This record gives sequence, structure tokens and C-alpha cells, in this order.
Amino acid sequence: MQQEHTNLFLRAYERLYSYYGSQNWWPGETSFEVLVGAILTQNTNWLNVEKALANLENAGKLSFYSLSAMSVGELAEYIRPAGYYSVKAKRLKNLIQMIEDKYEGELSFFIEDNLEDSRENLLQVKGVGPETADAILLYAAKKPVFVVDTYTHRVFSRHNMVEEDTNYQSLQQEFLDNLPDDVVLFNEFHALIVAVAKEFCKKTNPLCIKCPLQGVENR
DNA sequence: CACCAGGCAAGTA
DNA sequence: TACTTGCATGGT
Repeated sequence: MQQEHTNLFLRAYERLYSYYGSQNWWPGETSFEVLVGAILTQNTNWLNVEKALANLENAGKLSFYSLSAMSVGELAEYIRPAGYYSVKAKRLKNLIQMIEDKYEGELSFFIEDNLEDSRENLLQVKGVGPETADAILLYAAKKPVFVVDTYTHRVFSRHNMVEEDTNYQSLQQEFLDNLPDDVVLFNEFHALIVAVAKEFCKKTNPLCIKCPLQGVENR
């Protein structure tokens, strides 16, 4: 019979995957669409992001060139449903500008760059923090970067798998140290953590009695 | 009605 | 270094 992994992180992954199945975030989207979506989704329900993307798509403006040529004000109108529209319009333009300045406006050059440099360039963009940068690296550039967020911290600290008092950097390192460098696994795992957090691991929900991760930390 | 959703930057102490 | 606040729409 099949037995659970000795590796705590893989064990958690297997449980979540068995419970929820494949999440397959950003299936078939182009790297550019992922790039835009990564900014639009900041603190925003995904459904609203899809509306904003659809506005651009329907106008035939969902391309690097179109956004590059577009004013911040015009862009803001298209992405209004995603909320924080004026802030996000600026952030998107900042990101486009960085790719023009450092990669000749070629998204493929950015994707082909080495991980350290591309991550550093992303973090220098105003409006791109660690989580957005890593989401772009993983979901748009397909690099083996593990995306951690507040959900990740909450779920894994509540199951005593990581320290309560940690930070983005060390939390991320724990996952990288305990998981194989697998882009598909990182894609699924992050999405599965979001799923379980939303269903079972809310801020005030100490019991989590039906959580698929119940008891995963013991063996 | 309140709360939250696939955060970040700037300001404060 | 570690908090707090502004940003803003739409679903539940």
C-alpha cells in the first residue's frame, strides 16, 4: 500500500492535492497576461481581475505594445473593475517601463535572464514586492521560485510546521530546502495553500477540525 | 450591513 | 525594525 512521505512538506502537498486536485493556475495564459494579472490581483478577488483583463482583451489592447503606448489614465479606465485602478495602472506602467529599459522591451529577454538578476529588477519596480515578483517569476517566467504569502504563513504555522515568528525570506527558504525544484509542483502547491486557507484556515478558526491537513505534522 | 480578495508603498515610532 | 494607513471594486 501507499504510505505518506517522511518529508513533512511533501506530505502536506500530497494531502492537499488529493483533497483539491490540480489547481492549474494561469493555464494557457501568455506570459504577458500573467504579468498583467499579477499586478491586477493584488488584494483583489480573481473574478474582478478577469473582468479587467477582458476589458483590455475586448479592446484589442492586451499586449505589451498596446500598454506601452497607452496613457496611465486610459489604462486605469480599462482595469477599473480590479480596484485600486489608478495605483495599479501606474504599477503596470512601471513594470512595462522596466522591461523596456533593461530588456529592450522584450519579455522573452526578461524570461531568459538569470533568476537573481530578473528578481532584483522586478523588486526595483515601484509596486512590485516579494510576493508579486515571485509570482511573476514562477507563473510567467516558469522559474522554480516558491511563492509564499500570508496564507502560507498562517496555514503552516497553525500546523506547527514553521515558526510563528518568521519572515518572507526564511519561510520561502524552508520550502525550497524541503521540496524538489519543480515548477509544476510549486505552481500547484501555492495554489493549494490558497485553497485550504480560504476554506479552513481563516484568521479566527482555531480548530480546523475538517481540514485535510489535520494531524499532518504528527506521525 | 460588514468583511474580504492570489499586496505594496509611504509614513510613523 | 515593526507597525499602520491609503488605495477601491465587487462578491458573499
